[in-house]
Amino acid sequence: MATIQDVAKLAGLSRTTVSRVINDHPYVAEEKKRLVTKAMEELNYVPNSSAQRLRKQATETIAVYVPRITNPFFSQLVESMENAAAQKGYQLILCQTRYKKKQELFYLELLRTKQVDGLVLTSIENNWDDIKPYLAYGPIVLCNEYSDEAEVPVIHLDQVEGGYIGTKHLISQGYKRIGYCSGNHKSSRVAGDRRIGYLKAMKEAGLPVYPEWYYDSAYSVSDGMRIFSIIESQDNKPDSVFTGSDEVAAGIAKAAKKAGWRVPDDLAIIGFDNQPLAELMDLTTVEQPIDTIGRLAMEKMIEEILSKRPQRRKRTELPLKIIQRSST
Amino acid sequence: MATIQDVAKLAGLSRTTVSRVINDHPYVAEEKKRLVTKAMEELNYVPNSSAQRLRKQATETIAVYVPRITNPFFSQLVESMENAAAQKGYQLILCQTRYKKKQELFYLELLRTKQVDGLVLTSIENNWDDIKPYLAYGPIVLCNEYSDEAEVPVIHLDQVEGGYIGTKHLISQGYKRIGYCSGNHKSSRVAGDRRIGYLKAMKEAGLPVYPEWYYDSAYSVSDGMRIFSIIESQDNKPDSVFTGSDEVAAGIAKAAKKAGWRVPDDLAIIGFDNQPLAELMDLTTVEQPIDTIGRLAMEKMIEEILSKRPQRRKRTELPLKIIQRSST
DNA sequence: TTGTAGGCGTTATCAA
DNA sequence: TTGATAACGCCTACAA
Repeated sequence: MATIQDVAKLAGLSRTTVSRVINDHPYVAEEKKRLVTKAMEELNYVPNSSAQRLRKQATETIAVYVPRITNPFFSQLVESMENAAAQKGYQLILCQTRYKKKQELFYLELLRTKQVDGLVLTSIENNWDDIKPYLAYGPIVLCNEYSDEAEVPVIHLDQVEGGYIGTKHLISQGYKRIGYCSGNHKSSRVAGDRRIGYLKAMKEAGLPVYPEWYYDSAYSVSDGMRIFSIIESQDNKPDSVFTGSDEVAAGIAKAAKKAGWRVPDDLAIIGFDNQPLAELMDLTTVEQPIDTIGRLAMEKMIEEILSKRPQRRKRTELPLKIIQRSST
Repeated sequence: MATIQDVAKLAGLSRTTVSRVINDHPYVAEEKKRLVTKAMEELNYVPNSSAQRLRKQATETIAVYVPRITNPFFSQLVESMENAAAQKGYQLILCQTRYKKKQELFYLELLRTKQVDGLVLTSIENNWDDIKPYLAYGPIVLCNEYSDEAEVPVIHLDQVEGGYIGTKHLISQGYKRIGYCSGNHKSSRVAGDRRIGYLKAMKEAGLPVYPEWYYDSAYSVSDGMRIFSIIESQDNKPDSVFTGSDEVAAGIAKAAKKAGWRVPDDLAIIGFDNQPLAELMDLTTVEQPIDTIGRLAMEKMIEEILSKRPQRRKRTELPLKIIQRSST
């Protein structure tokens, strides 16, 4: 492996001059620049990035936290972040927290050991108090999930509004017995706010909210199928359900059809996200501008890294909208 | 930020001894070890990984190449690889090639600049001749996609068999006019072998293969919908189609039902992968053990990194099986 | 416009 | 069992 020294020797110049050429510094004579470039090519030289990192105290690498990459919401988020990062010459380290506090803490060490310049969290497992100390080692940006205590930039969606317009939509279609599914992450603002929006819409319309119409642990298609079987067995059945995700909605729709129910006549269903799945299953859903928040979060992250100032709280909240299909 | 020097000073010992403790070397007196550990805790010390990388010439990081992470096949592959890597203390850098040669070449530089210890490729955009030179900088393992020229370990699925059993299944159900969808990557062995399996089954059964029943550029749900509209407009229509993926199959099924066709009576459809989607849409499909190949590939990668020997060709081929549902 | 030299934080070699 | 010292490869004052 050729080093900067080898290049310098071959070009008949000093390491300094070679370094200047590599880093595009001013005050290098055109002729020497050519000499260096030629030597670099001849030796098939590339700067060793471990050495650069050590010297510059920067890695040009960002860690992205997701619960699981197979969740389509998060894979889309990661795709848009990777695009934005690559464009600015940054790499992404993928960290799957698997919904576990311990796994999240494990990955936080990446920042402390200087393996990455910053962290983008799309979900939060631990209390903010346990994450906060890591701010001493580099910037953190929240994307999607949020927290009131966190004094960092947050790019997220207006989940109160999401819950509200989704529920309102059902109400406007004449449904009155509206059930609610939730992922039930105790500390999740996303889930909490969405529920606030739902309750607000229900209250405004003077509709009742029964505890038996609250279905929790709803994440996946199979959770949706399980929830349908609960609904099927209930005496006091809802006539429609607000779900937290297209997967859950799809699972309910699938199980309902299988049981001979008509959607939306016997049960209306509204999803969340507008995944390809929603179109396939003809689900009305609440669309989230996933690519946009991913890109904005990554751009913000890089801005934070470059402007070495201490971080400040800054909320960017994006709107949501209903996509109507045949499930409502 | 505390350095090893600070720890040494506080413990009243040399850097060497501290380093020995960090790296669990023998010949450190228990008492000094305690002293060092205490000093490390007091200073909240962690070794700087950039310095370790430079010194050890290793990064404990692996780059994983996928075309796009939003493709569920690849996100599942990445999930299983990340699990396997994390278990052995390795990180993953996510590289989306976006089906582009140039992007793939761009990311190959990660290996040359020593940002990663090795590469796992799940798809191949460039000719092997253009990738081969990078073997000089570290190990490469192929997972899913393969190539005959590549003298590296390959973990893949028996795609000939996949095409064969999928087609055979249709034949056994009485279909005779069997269409074929393909992603049409010229150089892809996955696509090529699968087609070989299809042709083999057709030939054995003495069934005709018409060029107009070959549908290319089939990757996504919307490609499937496009393909259905082609089928609909054809005079000589197939009675069934073998698709390269559940997404394409789902798209065809969706468009067919919308147009009032019955599946499988008017058109039978077989998918590939056994994604959650396949269950939702009731698609018969060819199941691939994605998690297994992901894990095996990552374990092989780490083995290659540790055993600094030159790489050798080694094929690991896993079987596939039919999952029957109502689309055939 | 170019070069000298020191240091980023570790670890490995050698000597004690 | 411990320590001094020299790399690893690069960048950047500072001096010329």
